[in-house]
Amino acid sequence: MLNSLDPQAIRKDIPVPLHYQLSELLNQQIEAGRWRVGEKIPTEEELCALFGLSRTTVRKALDTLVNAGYLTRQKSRGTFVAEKLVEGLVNRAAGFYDDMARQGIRVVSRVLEKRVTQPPDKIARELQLGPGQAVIALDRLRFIRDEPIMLVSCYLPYELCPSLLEEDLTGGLYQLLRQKYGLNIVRARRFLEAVAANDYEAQMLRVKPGAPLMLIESTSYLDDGRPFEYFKARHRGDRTRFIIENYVYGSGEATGVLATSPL
Amino acid sequence: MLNSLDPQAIRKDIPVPLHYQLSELLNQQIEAGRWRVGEKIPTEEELCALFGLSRTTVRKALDTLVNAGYLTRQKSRGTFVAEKLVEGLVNRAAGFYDDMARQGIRVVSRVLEKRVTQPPDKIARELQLGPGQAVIALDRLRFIRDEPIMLVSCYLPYELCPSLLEEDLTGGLYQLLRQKYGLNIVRARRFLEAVAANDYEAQMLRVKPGAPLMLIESTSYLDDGRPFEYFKARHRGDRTRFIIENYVYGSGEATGVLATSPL
DNA sequence: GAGTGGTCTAGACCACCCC
DNA sequence: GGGTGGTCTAGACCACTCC
Repeated sequence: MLNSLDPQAIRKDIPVPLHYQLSELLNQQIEAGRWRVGEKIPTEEELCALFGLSRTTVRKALDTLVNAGYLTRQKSRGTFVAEKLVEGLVNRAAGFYDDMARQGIRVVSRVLEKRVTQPPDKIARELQLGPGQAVIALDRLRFIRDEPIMLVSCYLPYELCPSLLEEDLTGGLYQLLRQKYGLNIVRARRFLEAVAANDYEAQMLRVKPGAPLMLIESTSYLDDGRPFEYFKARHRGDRTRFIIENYVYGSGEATGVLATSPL
Repeated sequence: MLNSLDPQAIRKDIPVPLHYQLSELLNQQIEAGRWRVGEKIPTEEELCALFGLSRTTVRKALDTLVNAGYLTRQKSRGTFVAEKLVEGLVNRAAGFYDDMARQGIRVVSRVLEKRVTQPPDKIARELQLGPGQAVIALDRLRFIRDEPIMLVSCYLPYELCPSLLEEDLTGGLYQLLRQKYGLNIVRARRFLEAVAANDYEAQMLRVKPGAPLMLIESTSYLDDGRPFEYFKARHRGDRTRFIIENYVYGSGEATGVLATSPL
């Protein structure tokens, strides 16, 4: 394990892209602390020689890690382990539950209502549903340390997960969808807005009417481009904040991530 | 202009990377509506032949546009123009002014206060300043259509832009910094929180005390990793919302962007 | 002047989609 | 079976950093 940049680790006899194997391997080594933050990793040439790969392949593996924020490149100097981003911030598009779980925080959900129904027009449009196509509607109140934190109404096309309502919905929805239905959410568009709590929201979240809430409206998409989930969540303003990292790399592309952090 | 995928457009005699020239060219054509959303663009091979480039170079150009969200690739089928992201959402890490300008909205700033001063401890830590290193402090109230929208206090290391306070600060700060000082912000970490307006904020933003505001705390970094700007902004909750796109691509990387949208 | 990442070429084989 | 993107190789030249 001490020196596990083992040439054998890259297997050319399995149908897994070499560049992917290499980036996974390097990623593990970085996470395991093989190099300190700011430390130089082997040069591209060294990696080529070590693993018997062409430079193109090695560069593709490094590209992946650079884009993901694990490494930075400095022309003529080398490739270095990047400063750690905010904990649990890389690899996003996850749900609230996963976000909190990564920070060691347990979220419990109380299901307020669940039903199969005809969607309101707005929801049907967001989910690109035709007339007659039903949705699963799910209202939940979510708690951290027995304190209500967030109120969320979500809608999913009935066809895609018809038996969802029979599942245990007190945990994370995204995990469930991935594991039981093989549905992978790969893209989400979210709107964030500061609003005042109305009477119902105030009562459920145990704040005063008019207290600031973070309203999040979100539509998520599957890997084939189909919209899959629409939700509207209200977070207590005094209990959550959101973190965004933006960075520009290469020739003008911008990337960033959104994570949730409890206060 | 009708058929301006002109081979001449890629110039091999100038010191600009070919893949970059090609991605810029294609980007322009996409923006100009040369292909409809969902339409197939020429194959990689065709682009190679048309511009006299190797496939590696063509692919690098396409990679850029795929990562930026302009194109999607479908194995064995082709490369297609992606569904438009929210207007002006690609290419982020810009300032509020640029964000609005891209949407055709003019932002005017009133400078409330500007001075060179010793930073409070928190700011000094964020900007990684040693004792004795001064900052420029700048308080602005920003307007859209003569309505106050946002109140912002920002801090910059004095050393990096000593004559900034003599400039016209009623426009966009990021533009100014880029153009006059060659300072390029490439990374930012931002915290978003819903808070209630205090009396001062309420008065300046012309809302009632207690009204919901979006509080944004941000630290920006230059391309060499140095922290460069810290700000704390309060946006009227009833006048702004924030858009985030997250997406996962390739082997698990996640990217996203944050943009501002007026209500 | 050696080291290193940035760029580029020419050519190859594969898996998968669609006809 | 042809078209197309995904992967990979081997080799090259450059600009820049650091000694």
